[in-house]
Amino acid sequence: MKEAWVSQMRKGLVELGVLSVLHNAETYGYHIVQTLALVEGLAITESTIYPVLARLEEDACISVRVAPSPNGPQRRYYRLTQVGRDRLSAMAAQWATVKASVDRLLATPRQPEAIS
Amino acid sequence: MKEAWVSQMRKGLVELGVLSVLHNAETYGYHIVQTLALVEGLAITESTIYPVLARLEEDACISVRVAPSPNGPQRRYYRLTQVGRDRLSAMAAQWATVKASVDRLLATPRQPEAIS
DNA sequence: GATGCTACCCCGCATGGCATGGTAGCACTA
DNA sequence: TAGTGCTACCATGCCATGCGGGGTAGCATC
Repeated sequence: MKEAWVSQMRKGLVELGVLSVLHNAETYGYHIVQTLALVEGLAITESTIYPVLARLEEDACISVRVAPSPNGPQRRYYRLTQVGRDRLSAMAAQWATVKASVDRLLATPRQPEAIS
Repeated sequence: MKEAWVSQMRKGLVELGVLSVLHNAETYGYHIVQTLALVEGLAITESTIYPVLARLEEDACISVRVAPSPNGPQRRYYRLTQVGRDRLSAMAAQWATVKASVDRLLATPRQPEAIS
């Protein structure tokens, strides 16, 4: 398996990714997995997506619509609510802040050694 | 308290931040807290830093040197080992990948609605 | 001797990613 | 018509991590 910190680094970003995907289009869990599988560093499994969607629905960030699938069980299509759009905005802002900070830290040149 | 997802988004990035600070200069836990307190979105408490340092030391990413403080108990100065530098490089690379992916996702324009 | 900063640490909780395993619908084919 | 395989959903349980709360001890100042 991959190193554990890879997963840890992703925490929170998965939710941001899912909200972002749902912002772009209404879709369902299984399809989100396939979509994010193509996004390097954000690939997730079904074990991850369904709890995320359940949480987001519980928080009223997304609403659901059930529709039949031509290839299998019914699909649960999700779309962002206003709460979800607000959450996405907030997370995107936080993301921008953290991103800038981390990048600044990584770019900081080595300091001269302190004495003792 | 702040929303929980703010902490979640930080998971893993704290370790990257600490490694980055230690890459810049040898220093001790309490000082890292003060340093990161000035970095927007990466502020952590002592409850966070000491477990992180203990983990990094256990993983041989950092080595420790004890030295007296003029203002209080002994300080434990940490510096990166080669393992730590490798870890920092790996995490920085992963960070760059994830960052690019998230930014690309956030920039993706809204797709036309699928039918049914 | 009380307050306050410095500097370290432990315990316990909540959160969230993820492995594992399960169910069920549909299509194809041997 | 049984088997295989993809689709699509879900529950359970583990583990790592951030962090609140609390503790100890050194030193300085008033």
